[in-house]
Amino acid sequence: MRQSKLFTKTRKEAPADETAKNAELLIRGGFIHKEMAGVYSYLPLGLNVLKKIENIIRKEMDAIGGIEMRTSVFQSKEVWEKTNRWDDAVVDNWFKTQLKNGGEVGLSFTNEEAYSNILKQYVSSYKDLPLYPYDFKNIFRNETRSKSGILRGREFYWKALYSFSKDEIEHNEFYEKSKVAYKNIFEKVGIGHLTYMTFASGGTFSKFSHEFQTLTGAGEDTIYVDENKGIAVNKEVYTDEIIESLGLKKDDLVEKRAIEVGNIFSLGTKFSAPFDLKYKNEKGEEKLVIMGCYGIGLGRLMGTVVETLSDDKGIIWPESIAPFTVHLLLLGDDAKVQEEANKVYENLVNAGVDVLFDDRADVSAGEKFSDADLIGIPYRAVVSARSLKENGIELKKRTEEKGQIITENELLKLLTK
RNA sequence: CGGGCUGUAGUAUAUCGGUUGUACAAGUGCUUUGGGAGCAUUUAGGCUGGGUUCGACUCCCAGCAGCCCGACCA
Repeated sequence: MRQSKLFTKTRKEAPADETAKNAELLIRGGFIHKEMAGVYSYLPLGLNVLKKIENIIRKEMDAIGGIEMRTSVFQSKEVWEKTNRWDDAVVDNWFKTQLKNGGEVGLSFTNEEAYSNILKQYVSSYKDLPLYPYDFKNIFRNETRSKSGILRGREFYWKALYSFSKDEIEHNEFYEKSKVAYKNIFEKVGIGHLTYMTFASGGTFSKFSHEFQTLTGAGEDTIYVDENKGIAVNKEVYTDEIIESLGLKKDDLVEKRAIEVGNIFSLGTKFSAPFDLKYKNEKGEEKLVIMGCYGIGLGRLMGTVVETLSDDKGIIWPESIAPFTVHLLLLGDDAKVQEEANKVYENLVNAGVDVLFDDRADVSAGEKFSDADLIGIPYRAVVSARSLKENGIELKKRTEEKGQIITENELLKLLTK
């Protein structure tokens, strides 16, 4: 894409009403626009990142048997009354609104009820199970205090998968697979080295749930990390008894701040029971379906990457989720240089490379460099009178101080690998 | 929900109970072009409502909005 056609602009100064690093950098770079507290719109650059994260997650979910669908944002009162979660006294962060005919609807704040209700219609035999439907959607929570930029919003984009299994054994098998898939996801988006599978409170039907916690001072949780084993324990279940039962030693555990970027949870029959979600086994006996849920907040994940992988100049996107793979900079208004830069751009586009071309006229070299650092695309390729004189393109990684001259062919080869 | 702080151009800020100053952005012209250029010129501002006062952007009250701390948070 040509930067001259991109309506977003970078800002030199951080907005006065944001102190969170993720929001400051994402707003300065033109990735997001703040609508109100805890509510952000995703601008073209931000949407690119979100889509790449989405595709990474989609691939992993599909690989373990996930089936993508899309549940409605509107939630019916009758459905939620089955689990006694419609009442504001039980769930106080509902967004609800009135229908013209006097009825009431809620905006989805989680998906267990919706899925259980839908599958009630389709699951009746052991032959129908297991099932792993999931969706990406916007979730609405009327937070009393949204905070930390896109880390805790009133509206957020998430992936939620629900597992519907015949029995505990089948459930546990999938649960273990999901752990691996989650590990892969955080690895792929570039924060694997900072992310720990964390034992957390499990609720009614299981001893633990598993959170995926990424170390950052911007986090809301306190966890105790065993770095050698690569696992952690959330403060909420940090007792001598539990540490021992997990085979951990208190001396090996280090207290850290972290943000929960994902969690997986065994639900047992907590939802299948009230919905009477049953199937008939081979013997004709009726059994309740065993459920689990598996969530990831994509916006939060994006914000966490910014919090953990940026420097004082701007964001440093991992290649896997960067808004573009390469930032091509045209410096100067010499006709020959312009012609060359445009040619390189066309060739990159034709080769299928995701390229942002800074073709803006009347913008100084310094400003283009600063913008490139702020936006944080992994590779920066400069075409200028200087690079032309050396018969090449100057390529520099965002993480490097100095670049080097390479030929156009070498550039194409590198970026289409 | 409890507590604290803050609302001045598109953005970031300054001063002041008596005509709101600057920088960036934006428009125009010329120059400049490897780390957020220069000169000239133009455009643009006191959250809302009430009170005190001769006079309020400034002081007081209320509302609204934003941020932070805490509580809450499958």
